[in-house]
Amino acid sequence: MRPREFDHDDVLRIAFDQFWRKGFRGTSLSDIARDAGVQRGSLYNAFGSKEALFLQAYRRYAADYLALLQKALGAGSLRNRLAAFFDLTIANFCSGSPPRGCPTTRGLMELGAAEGEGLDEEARQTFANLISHITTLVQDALSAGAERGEFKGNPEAAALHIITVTRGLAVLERAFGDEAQLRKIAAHTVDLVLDKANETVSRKQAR
Amino acid sequence: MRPREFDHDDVLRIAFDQFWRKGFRGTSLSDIARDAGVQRGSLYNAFGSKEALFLQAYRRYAADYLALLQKALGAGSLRNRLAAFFDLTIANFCSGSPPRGCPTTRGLMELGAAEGEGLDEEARQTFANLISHITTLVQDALSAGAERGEFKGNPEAAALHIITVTRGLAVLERAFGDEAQLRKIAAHTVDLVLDKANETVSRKQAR
DNA sequence: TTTTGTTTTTGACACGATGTCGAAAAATCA
DNA sequence: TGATTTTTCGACATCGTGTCAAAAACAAAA
Repeated sequence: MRPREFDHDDVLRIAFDQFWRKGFRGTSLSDIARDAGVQRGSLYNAFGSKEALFLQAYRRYAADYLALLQKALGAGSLRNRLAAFFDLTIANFCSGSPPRGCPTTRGLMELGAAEGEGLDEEARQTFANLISHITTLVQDALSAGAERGEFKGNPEAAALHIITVTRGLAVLERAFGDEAQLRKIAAHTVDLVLDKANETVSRKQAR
Repeated sequence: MRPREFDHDDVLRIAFDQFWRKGFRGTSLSDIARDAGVQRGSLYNAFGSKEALFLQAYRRYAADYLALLQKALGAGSLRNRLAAFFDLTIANFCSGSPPRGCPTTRGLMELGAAEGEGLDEEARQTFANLISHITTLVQDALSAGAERGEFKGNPEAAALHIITVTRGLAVLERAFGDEAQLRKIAAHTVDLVLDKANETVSRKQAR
């Protein structure tokens, strides 16, 4: 057995950084190999394919990100939990310079319609999986809030709505790159879901 | 002057059909050339570059789509207008087999972080432009509805919210491919915005 | 210590895509 | 009919992915 000359986790980190900034198709294995100081062939030997490397790197990210969200959604009033959730989400999209956007959303849009082109069905499930997990976290927070009387709607529908908004924010980030606008939309969403939209609007219209 | 042997508009239609189904990066000029019965070089001669061809084709789509939305948002009660708007949006995302998704959202996610890779700044503005136009249409409908007492919130904030949801629907379509779920989210959004969420929830919980 | 064996590394190859360029072909105008 | 202009065609350079076989490096057995 000849030992590997590079660190598996280092390469995953370096690879995901590139994938995040430039997307799956926009990142070449040559780029990653150069950055990691490894030969291209070694990457194929260690990971099998560009897609397999991406999935390993992405799953790492997904697990870490999910843990952060869980923490944000686990303390304080429901309103504060949702605010923290959106804060983290937007900070994630706008991190880096230039902002890197949302890897999940980008990945979903890079799915290939045909065979061989772009990411495939396994990737789709991996992305969908993270979204489902996040939805569950949000729904749990809403259910807990409902029991404490902080929320009187349908947790399932509201959670889906909130997730949809976060996905929309990921898209608007690419379109306008205006973090302040994203925060406004998020705040408005929290208001809507917690049924305080009207008071908020009145305050805004009063000034 | 020798006249062109192919129809400019035909090629645009054929090209956009491929771009829509397979994305910008997933579509090769060879594909388009084969489908259109034209040589690859002729496409470069007529359009300049793959990106220029995409932009021409996309702008056609955007103009047509915007006209449809305008029509949907221009008749009936505010609730019906918004419902028609979401119907059209979702039908657009789910059209084709397999569903083609949202070309705007996909395009935004295919923007290149670096130079030369993927779509560039001009494309970003083109996408952002369509989104802005649609936002204006929705906002106008909400303002009109507000005057007629069908809506009592802030039209600007509500329009932005609705647009964000449509972008989110485009992403969820890719993740889950469940048109019925998209319709549910859309209906819930209309309820939220028109401030009927609670009654609706009560009805749902009653059954 | 030497040998054997296994895995990694390395470089070359095949293939396909983009984009450019020059030569050939074709159609219109004079 | 002939000249000119534009299109078309095919070849080329470059870059990306993915595969393969040979070389290299280490571990363990003899």
